Amino acid sequence: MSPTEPRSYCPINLSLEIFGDAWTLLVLRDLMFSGKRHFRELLQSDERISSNILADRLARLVEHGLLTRSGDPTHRQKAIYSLTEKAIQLLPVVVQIGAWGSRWVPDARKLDAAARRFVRQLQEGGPRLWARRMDELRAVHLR
Amino acid sequence: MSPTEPRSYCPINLSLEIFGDAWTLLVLRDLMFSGKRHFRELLQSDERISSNILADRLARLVEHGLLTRSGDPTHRQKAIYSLTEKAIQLLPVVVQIGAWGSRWVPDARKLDAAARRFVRQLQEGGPRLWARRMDELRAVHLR
DNA sequence: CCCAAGCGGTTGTAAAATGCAAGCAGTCAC
DNA sequence: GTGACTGCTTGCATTTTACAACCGCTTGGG
Repeated sequence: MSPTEPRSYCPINLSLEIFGDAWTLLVLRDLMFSGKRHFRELLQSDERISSNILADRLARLVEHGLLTRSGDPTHRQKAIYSLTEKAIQLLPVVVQIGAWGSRWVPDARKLDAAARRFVRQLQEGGPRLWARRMDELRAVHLR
Repeated sequence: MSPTEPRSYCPINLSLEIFGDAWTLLVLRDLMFSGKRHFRELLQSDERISSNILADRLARLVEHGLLTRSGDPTHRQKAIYSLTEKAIQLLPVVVQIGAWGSRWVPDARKLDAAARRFVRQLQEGGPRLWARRMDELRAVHLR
């Protein structure tokens, strides 16, 4: 609610105060790569986030200007969450966190084949592919 | 202690289960950029981490293979923490998290001039400079 | 018009993580 | 031997998380 004093003004710390927790980046991941836009869609992640945490994280992300919340014309009480440019700029970070995990965390080998292909493509594509995806997100989420 | 089942096998999630919290990446930041190697040095961060949390994070990082802990020849009970290759490979992620914060979090303007110069150099240097820093870290921390 | 299904959340409560301050045994230089 | 320094540990209050149930409103189908 009230803007609280940051622990320090180090840019790394300032970033982590926004998304340095277990759930926030997973929510952004789903918005970026799974085309999810609604509360109940986001609730269906593999990691089984609980609804109160999701509600809290969405509110924080809106508060920090990474998401906007708007109404769905087709359903009066349906909310649509949209990424802002500020959030879209985090895509390379999210991708590289995934790349690191895929390379260095042994459990990543247990990922199913389809997901693995997806991850590999995203990395072989490199920054140019990320930029393309960012443009796609802009087209869908901004304006 | 006992390896617990991950919430999912998504590489992003696997990464976040290692460093997806408020403190872990700050500890790595200090090891990577401030030349800190000892417990009490790491305790002196701007963010005022408390000693029990620091002890816990160091233990986890060792457990996950991002750090090794060894004795200091000059002082029998002095511990030296060293980055592993697995951790050094996280440097680009750490740098880019800082770059994002520096660009998108308004409070980053309050950073002092010296630190700001450091941040700007690190970004203008780009991947080549990061690679150089990674090599320096390898020289100091490995073998 | 009614009702089941879908919508974005809230609420209550227990368990876990965090933050804070103090303390502790071993080591070292003098 | 003593005073400063080492890497932690302990106890306790506060905060955050996790889990499950529930809620009022909206919508489409019959």
